[in-house]
Amino acid sequence: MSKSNNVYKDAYNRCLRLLDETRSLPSEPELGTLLGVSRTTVRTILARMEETGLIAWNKRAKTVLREPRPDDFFPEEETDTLAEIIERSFMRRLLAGGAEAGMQINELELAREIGVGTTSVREFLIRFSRFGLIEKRRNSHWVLKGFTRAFALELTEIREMFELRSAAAFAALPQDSAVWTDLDRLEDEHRQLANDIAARFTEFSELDERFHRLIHRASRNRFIVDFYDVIAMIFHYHYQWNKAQERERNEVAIGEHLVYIEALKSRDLGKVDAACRKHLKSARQTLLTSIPESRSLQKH
Amino acid sequence: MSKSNNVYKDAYNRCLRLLDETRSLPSEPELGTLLGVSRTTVRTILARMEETGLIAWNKRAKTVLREPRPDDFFPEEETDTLAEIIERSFMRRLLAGGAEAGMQINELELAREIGVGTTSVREFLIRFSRFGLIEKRRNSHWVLKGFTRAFALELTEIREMFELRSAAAFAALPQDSAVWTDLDRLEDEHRQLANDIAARFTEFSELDERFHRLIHRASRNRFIVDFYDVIAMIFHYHYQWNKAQERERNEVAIGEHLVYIEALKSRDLGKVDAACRKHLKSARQTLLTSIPESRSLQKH
DNA sequence: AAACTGTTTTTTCACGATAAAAGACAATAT
DNA sequence: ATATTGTCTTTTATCGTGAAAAAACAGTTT
Repeated sequence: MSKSNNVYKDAYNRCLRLLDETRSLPSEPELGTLLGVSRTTVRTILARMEETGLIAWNKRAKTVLREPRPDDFFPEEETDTLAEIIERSFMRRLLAGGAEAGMQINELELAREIGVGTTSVREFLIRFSRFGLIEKRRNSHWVLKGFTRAFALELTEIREMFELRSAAAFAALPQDSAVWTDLDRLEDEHRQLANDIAARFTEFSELDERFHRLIHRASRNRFIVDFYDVIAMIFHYHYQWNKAQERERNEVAIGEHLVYIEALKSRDLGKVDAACRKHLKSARQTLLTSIPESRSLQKH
Repeated sequence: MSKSNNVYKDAYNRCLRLLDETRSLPSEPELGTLLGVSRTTVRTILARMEETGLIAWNKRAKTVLREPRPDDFFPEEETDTLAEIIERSFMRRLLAGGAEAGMQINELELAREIGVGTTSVREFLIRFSRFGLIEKRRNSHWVLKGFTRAFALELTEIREMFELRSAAAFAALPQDSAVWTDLDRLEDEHRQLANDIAARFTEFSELDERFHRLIHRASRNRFIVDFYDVIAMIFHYHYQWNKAQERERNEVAIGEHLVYIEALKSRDLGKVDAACRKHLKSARQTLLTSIPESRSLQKH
């Protein structure tokens, strides 16, 4: 089967949404940068759009003929990367229970179960290993270390170390730095979300990530910035499996963020430190309570 | 060509060294654990040893017939892992100069140049990416970030954060912990090396790694422990390309280590902090001076 | 019965091959 | 002259395949 054309399909779908807004599409290179794909893919998209009567395409002229219908779109599941598919399957297994620490991970079995080649699974596991949840035995299988209480504590220990430092660096940034307007915009988004929390509380997770990434970036240290990938991954799945009191938790977190933002804007290092500590402490608490006791009793 | 049998060859060579010591070899499973390979590989080794007249093998009886000769050994270069081969080639290119930051890395070209398949190169690059020296463009090439001054500073910033914390944790370990005897042994090795520094100064690098890993392990945090892989990798190659004043540098470092060890043994947190800071500062200095100016001027 | 050896099955590792996607080059239009 | 399109080449992503190595199973020996 070789390689799926999900890049094309995803870009096609995104390009369809562009059709609503304009009467004609820009040049091929421009579309390429807009969609984040190569011109080769752009041309494949245009070819299909012409075929399905969405546009008339003649060299530079790309006139929109009609609005896209729902059935013009490729199904969502066909736009996913193989890596995403594997990650989802893997995490489902991991969190579905029955994934005890010390358990072996079998590449071949995983590959068969997901219906992909072993190479992709291997590459996924190598990439995934930096999250500290699995470990490779030389010339042999992978071992699951388990999503234990110990893991959560080790993760949050580093997170707190890194974020305190980043927050201090953030507060020390010159007034004309672009981050301050980014921060203002984020503050706005927080307030809007807070005002409509009942309906939109599920949107917090995404905002949370953007906020913390902005702060971490102030460290200007690639290891700190990259480490946020680990946190983001864990919290991403955490949000999926722990829905208890989600609304309340997010409401509290938004409040803490707003205090944190005020502290940053005050540039008072003492205040920043306190606000950061307080928020991270409750974030850690949320994560810890979501780990089932059975998991936390396993050896590590 | 499929898969090379370097595991067998390496284990065979190590098994040859065992022959010097005994009149007969232990059971197959025992040999397996001793050499760190499966029984399948052990049997392949035994079969060959019988063939070349090194041993007489009949079921449980594995009698040594003669001492191994130099030509019984497989050549060193045939015992390397593919991953090691690729890493060496890659690092040679990286450090040979002409490896400017921003440069593209071509999987196919690398694979052809080294004479291996693309899969192995891809997997190597994925594993290597956690060192922060390269970055992947989605659906496209890898980009070299360059061994710049910025890299060294970011690396040492984290190292110092982690090691200070680990050292404090180390000093707080109970008296009956096994680490104290490990530390005593390391102290001994340091003193012996110091006494014969003129002849053995090149052995410091390996001792250095063992010492720092012992300390980092006291953090009981997998992210801290794993991060030492990054440091070890950088220092490993650093020692290879920067031979200037190697003896003097190592002599100084041994002295600093001994002070550091004394501080740990005193369990005085103030002393530990000071000794750790001092040593890390000079380690950073050594690393920084080894980075050519041209490299440090590149954008990051 | 416990540990060992002999044999068979399964898994990992690495390759070449192929479609998707990116990128380069040449021709053309503004 | 510069940006855009048309065409061709190269690289990346993924699979199936086969040998090396591990692991499981079944007899043997002490």
